[in-house]
Amino acid sequence: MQFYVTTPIFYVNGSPHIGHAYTAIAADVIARFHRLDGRDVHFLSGTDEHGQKVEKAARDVGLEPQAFTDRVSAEFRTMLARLEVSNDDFIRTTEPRHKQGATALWTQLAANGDIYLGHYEGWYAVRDEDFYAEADLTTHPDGTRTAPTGAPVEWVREPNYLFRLSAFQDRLLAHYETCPDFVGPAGKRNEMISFIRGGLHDLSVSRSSFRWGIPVPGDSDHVMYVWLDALANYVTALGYPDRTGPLWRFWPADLHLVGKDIQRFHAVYWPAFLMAAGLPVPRRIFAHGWWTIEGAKMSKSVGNVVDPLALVDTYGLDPVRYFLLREVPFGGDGDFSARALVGRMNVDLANDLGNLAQRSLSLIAKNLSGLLPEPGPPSEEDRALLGMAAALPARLREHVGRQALGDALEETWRVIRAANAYIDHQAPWALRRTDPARMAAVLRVLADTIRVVATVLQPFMPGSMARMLDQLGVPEGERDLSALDRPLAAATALPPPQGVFPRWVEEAA
RNA sequence: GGCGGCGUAGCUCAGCGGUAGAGCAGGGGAAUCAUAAUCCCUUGGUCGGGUGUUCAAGUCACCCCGCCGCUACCA
Repeated sequence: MQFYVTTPIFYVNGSPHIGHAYTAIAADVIARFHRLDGRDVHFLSGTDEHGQKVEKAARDVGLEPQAFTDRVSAEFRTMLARLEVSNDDFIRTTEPRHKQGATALWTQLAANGDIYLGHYEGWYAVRDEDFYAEADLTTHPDGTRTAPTGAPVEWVREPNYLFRLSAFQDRLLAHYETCPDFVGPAGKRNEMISFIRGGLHDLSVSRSSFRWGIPVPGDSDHVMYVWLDALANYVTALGYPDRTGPLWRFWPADLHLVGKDIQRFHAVYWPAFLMAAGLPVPRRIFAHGWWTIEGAKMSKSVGNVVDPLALVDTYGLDPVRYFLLREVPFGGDGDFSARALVGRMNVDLANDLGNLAQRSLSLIAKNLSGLLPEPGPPSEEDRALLGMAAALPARLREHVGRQALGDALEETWRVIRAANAYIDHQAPWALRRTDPARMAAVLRVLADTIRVVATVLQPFMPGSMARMLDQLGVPEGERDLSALDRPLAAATALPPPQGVFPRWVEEAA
């Protein structure tokens, strides 16, 4: 069964920051989890490279737009690689395949009568690539006006192609009604519904004031409005308009993961475009929140933008991946602080999980010559712990299915804490003298429990969990969820245990 | 202005009609296999304020206060 998940395509007017990393890592965890669960996954990321802002940004640094976007797009690909994001494809909106697909989409909408020539005028902010109502503007003493975002605006009147968005109001509402899970989290869904109920105006989908975009078919004075261009990536990457290609089976997408700032484009405009084109709409659009940095809003002018690669260099990739998904319920806003990250690293990763594996494995190494013991006759406590572990894959499937990634981790840590309680109560180090057979049985229960935990955590921390599974002697091909039904072979020789998550100790000042 | 959300232990939050919960932080104890990690016990809240419904209200209704989101806009 197939599963198609996307990140937004990243806008190339600036370098990647922690917010981009967050979306990408979350999508990666979801993609990896579904692969682990045996599904046929397609995971798409990419860059959004057209528009006036990019044109300007390129000019500012003395580059042609294409050369400029080549450079910034590469930065994003580097980021994904360094974060071990497992996207299957990376689409750039400047690629021929995308331009052809987007052009075909336009042609289809126009042929259906959903695009018409009109004109648009209003206060336009180049920086935001958006129009604003007079009342939203702030007028300054010198007579200039700025948008609520702070961007300067200018009065623009230009002939424009418009998309007949107003005609889709009822169909959109009906869709929201029929598919309660279309938008998440639930609060965002309500916002979208009330926005649609408030009345939809036809949407300007072309610009003639700049050139850096995909030409409108049949009218090269215009380029496509950046959102029609950008949103199309989700289908052009699957080969649209060719619906017989090998990738088309992935449409409709199962999940578009987006930041809350671009929710509306995905939850209103995009489905309307698709309905107009006669294509099925995505199954779910989920908006995650934003990060503040040490309590402050992240901004270039404040200079507190966090570079994800610098973080990874300092703390290591998996602690960063873990922290971002564990610290805050997915969908809400969160605060990033070095202190909180170190707390998670030391308490959750080093103390709870890392030390559990280390103490269990070194008991096997020292007392059983490093050979994985046979399962013994299970006691009531054995059954309780193994039962918790066995239930984990199904629980995580449920959480990940709702994008509740923090809950998935919390659920897993319940088992880890139970395993730490178990090892203390069983005290295998004492059984070594009094009842070696029972000691072996206890260590086997621990090995099996850690195996489940490490298996289900692979999507979150692929590198660390691979090492943990190596130490448990789990063969490479036996690491997906279905493999958990097959017991590990007894007497497997385990490599000498090595700490997977070192404690972070602050350097003395 | 309209719609919606939130306000529960020092911190982050769960609970959404039936004797106040988790994690972290704090205190005490146990253990010593382990990355001085772990385990057990424990301090701590008049559940923003008020009124009402109910045998019973963080839990429902209404009002107020304070935050936040979406959205609209006036002489």
